[in-house]
Amino acid sequence: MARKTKAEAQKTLNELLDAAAWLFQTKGVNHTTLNHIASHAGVTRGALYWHFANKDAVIMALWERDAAVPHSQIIQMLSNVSGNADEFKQLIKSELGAALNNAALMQALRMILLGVERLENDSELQSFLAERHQQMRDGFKKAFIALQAAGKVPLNSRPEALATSFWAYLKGLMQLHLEPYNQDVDLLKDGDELLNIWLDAVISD
Amino acid sequence: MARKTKAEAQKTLNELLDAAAWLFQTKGVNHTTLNHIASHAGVTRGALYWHFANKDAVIMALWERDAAVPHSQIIQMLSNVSGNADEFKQLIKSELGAALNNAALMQALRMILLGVERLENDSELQSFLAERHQQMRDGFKKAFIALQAAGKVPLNSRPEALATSFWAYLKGLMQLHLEPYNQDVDLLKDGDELLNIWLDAVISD
DNA sequence: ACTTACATACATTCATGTATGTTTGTATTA
DNA sequence: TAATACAAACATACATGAATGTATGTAAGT
Repeated sequence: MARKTKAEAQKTLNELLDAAAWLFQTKGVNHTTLNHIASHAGVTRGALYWHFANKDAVIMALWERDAAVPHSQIIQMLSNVSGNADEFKQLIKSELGAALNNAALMQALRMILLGVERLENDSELQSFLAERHQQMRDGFKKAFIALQAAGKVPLNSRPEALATSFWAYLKGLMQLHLEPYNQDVDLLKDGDELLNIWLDAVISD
Repeated sequence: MARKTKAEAQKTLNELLDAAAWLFQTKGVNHTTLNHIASHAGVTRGALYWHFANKDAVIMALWERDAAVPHSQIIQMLSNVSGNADEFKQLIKSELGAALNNAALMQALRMILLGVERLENDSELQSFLAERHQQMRDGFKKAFIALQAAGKVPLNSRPEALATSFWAYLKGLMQLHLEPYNQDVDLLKDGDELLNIWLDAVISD
């Protein structure tokens, strides 16, 4: 094939990522082959291997393109949480709403939350994902420390436990929302109500 | 190979299931091949194909052997929940503790909760798992209806939402517990504390 | 001219499914 | 009760189809 201009090359790279996101979403990550991705993007595996080393690299590139910025923003906002309970609740709900309406971000989250079944125990992707998970839990921990300091959490649980609890809750909700079965769990419709169950119960006004 | 007696055949069937459970746990479901399972059980794929039609059949057989009874028992107990809040909380905590100490059951749950990444949209396993999920959420729904009728749930949420909420919470906790990263989430140590966060916050005494 | 941005081709490995062979338990029958 | 037929419980072999990685070709951009 003839060489393309830099802008065109960047375009096929994005089309490869788009195709990967689409296929990961519809067929699942480990049922999607590099050939699927390439041909769905209108190129061959040669193009894919030019831009990425392997499937893990595609996954990480997808995260960087679609999820890294929102992720950092959430971490940032969590570390700035004051003792204002309503402010925190609103933050969580608006961030979830924003995520649900960001198709690219949702695809990246889907990958992380239920896409990658199990990784070789020493893979780079493994530690890549673990790091992002840890950042999230640390962000929530900071937020709950602030809320507890302001006396907004009646339960006398450790902030680590609260962070684990809420993170588990969020992940569980996202999974139920994303899973192929139970079409009756829809965070777009019931997200606020479901978040309120945890937030209103644990955090006092 | 020479034919074995019926008891011996049953033994190799169980050894195949044991091997499958072990490998699913350590290597993940879709990274374990039928050859892995067979050779880890000391037989060949011929034996496996004699006892099971394919990998999905192995998974379902594992569920039937190790998880079906506990699962039904939990469903049964949930449908008998009275309006006694403490009784319900104790039930949940003791059932989780029992599950955590039942290695075979945990392996089966691991399969269901985070083992099977994505299934062909029309597979028998797909609907098999969906059915069990639904049964669980229905069980919780019944329990929350009883608790709400007894005035033990201050929040005015629909019982369906409460069931979804708690089921999401449980699934999230199990996942954090089972996932390879975050070794700092240990339900054996902190399970009661984490369950209490949701239970004590949502359900009044 | 040299490298980029791919396509094409090739080699290899792996996983599945199926077909077939083999031996022996087990029920049947005389 | 012993001979026999049948089928159970596998092992072995084969055919096939991915999927991956790599090596090489090639035309155009710079």
